[in-house]
Order: sequence, then C-alpha cells, then structure tokens
Amino acid sequence: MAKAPQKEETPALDRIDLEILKLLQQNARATIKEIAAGVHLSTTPVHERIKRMEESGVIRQYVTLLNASKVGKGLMVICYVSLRQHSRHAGDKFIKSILEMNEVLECLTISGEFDFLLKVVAANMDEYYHFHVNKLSAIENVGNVQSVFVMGVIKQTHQLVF
Amino acid sequence: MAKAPQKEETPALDRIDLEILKLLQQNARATIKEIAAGVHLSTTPVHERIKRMEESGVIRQYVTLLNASKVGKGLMVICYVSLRQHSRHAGDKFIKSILEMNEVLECLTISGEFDFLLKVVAANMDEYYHFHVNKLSAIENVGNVQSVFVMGVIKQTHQLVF
DNA sequence: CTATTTTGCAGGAAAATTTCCTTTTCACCG
DNA sequence: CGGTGAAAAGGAAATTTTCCTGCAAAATAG
Repeated sequence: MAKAPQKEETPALDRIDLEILKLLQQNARATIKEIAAGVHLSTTPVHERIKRMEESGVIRQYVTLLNASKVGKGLMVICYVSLRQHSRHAGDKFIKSILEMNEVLECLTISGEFDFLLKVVAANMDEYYHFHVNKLSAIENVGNVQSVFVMGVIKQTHQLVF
Repeated sequence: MAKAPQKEETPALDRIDLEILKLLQQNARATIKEIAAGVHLSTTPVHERIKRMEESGVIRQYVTLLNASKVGKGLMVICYVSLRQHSRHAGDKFIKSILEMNEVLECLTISGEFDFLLKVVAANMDEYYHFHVNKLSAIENVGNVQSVFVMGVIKQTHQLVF
C-alpha cells in the first residue's frame, strides 16, 4: 500500500531520460534532432520525454548564462546576514525585500552563525557599497551583515551528474 | 586615443541587445520569432544580434536547470576550504581536483579566513560525508574545511538586470 | 501458454522556424 | 541633394518541430 516517498509522483527517470537531461543541461538550445541522435532514438520519443519532464517539473527552466563582466557586472560578493529577531513576520519581510533586489542572485538559509547567505553582483565597489548601505541594511530587522569578496571564479556549473 | 577599458573589445550593447538578453536569460529556448516580436523587429536583425553576442562571448552558454531534488540531489552544502600552503603548485593541484569533482557546482576564491568557497550538492548526508572525507580532504594540501548546510533556497536566479 | 492490451518507437507529413539572400529604408556626410 | 553605409524588412529555401498512423515488444489477463 505504501508508495515511495515522492513529492509529486514523478514517474521515475530511466537511463535514456538521464542521458537527455545531460545533453539539455549542456545546451538548452540543442535541437530535438541532435538530442535524438545523441541517445540513438528518433525525434518522436525524445520530444515526448522532454515534454513529460517539463510537465513533471524535473526540468525547471531553460536559461541563458551571460558573461557578467561583459554586461557590466564585474563584482561578486558573498554576503552573510543575520536578523535581529526571528519572528515569522521579520523573516517574511526580509525574504520579500530580497526577492525584489536584482543585485541578489541567490539567497540561501543556512546553518551556523548567520541566517542567510546572499550571492550579490554589482558593477563595482561603489555600486556594491550603495547596495549594502542603502538597500540591504535598510531592510528592517537586518542585524549583522558581513561581506566576503569573490576574487576569482574557479568553477561555475549547473550540470548535475547522476 | 584611450579606449574604454574592455577585455576583448566588445562592440558595446545597445538597448535592443539588452532587451534580447533579458528575454534569452528568462527562456533560452525562446524562438527567434518570439524574441523578435518582443523587441519589435523582424527575425533577421534579431538573429544577427544573437549570433554576434554569442561570438563576442557576451552570451556564455544556454543551459537547462533541473529540479535538483527530483533527480536525487536534495542536499546542498556550502563548504569552506583553506590550503596548508599557498604555493602555485598547491593551488593548481587543488583546482585541478575540484574541476573533476561532479559534486562541486561552484568554486570561488574569496577574501577572508578561507581560501575557497565551494557549493556542493549530494543525494544525502551519507553521500556528502563520503565526499568530504574521501574526496575533498583527500586532496593534498587541503587544510581546514568547514561545512555550512543549506536549509532552504529562498532565491536562485541567473538573471542579470541592467 | 496464448490472446489481448499497453507502452514505446519509427516513419512520414504538415506546420512552424531558422537562415540566407535580396531589397528597402534611414541617417550621415560629402 | 544625391552618395554611401549600416541596419532592418521581406521573401524563399532548408531545417526542425510536432502530430498522426502503424508496428513491435513487453506486460497482463484469461
């Protein structure tokens, strides 16, 4: 009677599905035909499998990654934030503010001394300082904030390998 | 005589280019036709602009984002690493190892107490422990390692807003 | 063990898209 | 005021997507 503990009853991915995902992760604009050739199938089943995985939520989004410094976002900062009080209201207010800030690419709730880790991008130090003082610290209930500057990107991928 | 300080002499992006990038960032599989409609141009100039931005490196990659927990990668950990010595050789060895490890999605060199910040994904705590002990700590010259566990993802985007 | 249903894939055709070529438009300059 | 060059529009061929039909293998039932 008991089913496997899955959130939305994902139909389980077979080896071919994973192979398709591998190719799509590397190139979201790959044609069905190319993918089909890669997994040794015709276009039809590949198309159906992709559609199924889009609908089941396995595939979240197709995105284009840009060269940040070439579009004027050359500075990356990891930013730690703790709130002064941890009421539901304070947390919701903070989250709402963060979601609206385009400088913040990532916000994680973490274990340890701080409550949140933010990945922030800016054009330069002036812009980051403005963000820090006038936007981030201006959110009510924000307590301690600590910035760690990213000096170099060694690796940056989204490829999940199964 | 002096030029703008650009790495590879990017031809400078106009308002329409940025609008195209905005749409492509949101949906890498958008058709040229859809994008053209979005920027009120015909397909031809849009196609040319995209090709130009691909070649100039402004567009880095088209990728597909997956639902990590639906493909069995439900645990995310931020991992700080410092090396015991900071010779060129030690650093290169570490970097080489990290690039080969599929669990590591991101590796940044940072200011502060630690040398590197790693974003690591794993199926569960067992798998992460195995990574920590047998893979990460096994790299020669790795000194202090500290793990911070991600309890929740508030925001995760790649959309650079200009 | 055979019949039947189901599932997944191949092949083909219509619709849509990409991509290339030619023509047109517009702005700038002589 | 026409010349020149850059960028966009329009059109057409090639490619791709997407849907349909049919077939084969596996699963299920009798």
